[in-house]
Amino acid sequence: MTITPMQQSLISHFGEMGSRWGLNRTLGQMYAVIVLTENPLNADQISEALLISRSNVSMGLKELKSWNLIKLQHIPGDRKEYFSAPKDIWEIARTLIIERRKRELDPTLTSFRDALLQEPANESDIYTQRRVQEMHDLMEMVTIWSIELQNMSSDKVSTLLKLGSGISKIIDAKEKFLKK
Amino acid sequence: MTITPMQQSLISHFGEMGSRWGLNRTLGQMYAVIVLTENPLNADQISEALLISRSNVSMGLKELKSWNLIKLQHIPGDRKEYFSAPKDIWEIARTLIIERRKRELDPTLTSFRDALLQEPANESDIYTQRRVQEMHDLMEMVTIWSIELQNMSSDKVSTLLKLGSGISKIIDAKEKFLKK
DNA sequence: TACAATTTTCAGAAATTACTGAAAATTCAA
DNA sequence: TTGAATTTTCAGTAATTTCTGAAAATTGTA
Repeated sequence: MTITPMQQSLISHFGEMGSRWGLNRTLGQMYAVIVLTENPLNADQISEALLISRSNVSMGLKELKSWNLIKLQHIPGDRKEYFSAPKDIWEIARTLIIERRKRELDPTLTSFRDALLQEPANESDIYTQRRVQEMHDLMEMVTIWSIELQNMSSDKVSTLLKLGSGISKIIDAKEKFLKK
Repeated sequence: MTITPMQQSLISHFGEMGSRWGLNRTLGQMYAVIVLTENPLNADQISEALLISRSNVSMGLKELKSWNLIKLQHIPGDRKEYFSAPKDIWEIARTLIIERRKRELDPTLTSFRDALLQEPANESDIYTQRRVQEMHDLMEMVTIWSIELQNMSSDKVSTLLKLGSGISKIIDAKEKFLKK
């Protein structure tokens, strides 16, 4: 388990970004090393590669499991547990979207719905509810999209993304179509 | 500057979510109070509403400014600075997307490009570069999308979002069209 | 220009989060 | 079933982040 300079710099970057992606530094680094290495790794190898304690790796793996970002596998003749990331990068992206939706959007939607069900106490609450309603509607649409994405094949997501700026034209076309 | 129970619970929720959205607890709370209140607020009012120090508010406002999430305005006859959030919720969402792209995607793309320009040191680096290339391509597409979004009117974004599950059908149509 | 009002900065304190080593729990081969 | 290998847990510690009060800087009015 040797880490090349190229890998090291990518791992560091994932570490720095980790906290921005809802994980944390170590989790980011751990995932980097797993994603960038071809063969599955065991906890000791990760611990050694990142110079962090075995127990920290254990906690990190637990977290990565809860995100569905890693796959557990066994190597014949070895009692250790080995972990790897999906080989399909789209699958990883999809998982990230799903998990982030669960953690960030879903609870917020619930909180918005709660607020909308309450009786406004004064003028100020009425304004607040108006704002909440708008945010709610937007987030609900994003949620629907994300569920849509969740059920799309990698191919389809890829096609969609490749549309790029083409999407504008499609919307224009759709708008025209609707107005007819 | 009184906070109703409804507002209080929304502020708390924004606080908890704040750290997940790349801000932090206080920043989330501050933005909640600004977004949910109709009239612009000054730093003292925010400090009082959230029971945090004046200096903390000053730091928070600085951060929110750097995110382009708030607008500064002056009230005639008052020397204090007043802040408000855009009234158009889509504008807020768009700003968030732009800023997060700048902070999360752009540096990562740079780091990926760096890695791809390097000479692989061994077999392992070759695999790493293959993975990096895939992640790079995906992220680049997401970036293009996000720039696209950035230049779309609120109306258009709204239409796009409302497409919801309709998007699948459009892709199918496009696929068929391309295969002819 | 002087000065009061207001905002910003920043060093240290407080709070939170992450990490470790040791011990407990689990797993699995014999 | 036993016990060695492995993984997990967790209390205490370390590191990081956030927050505060006091002081400095800035702003705008007279």
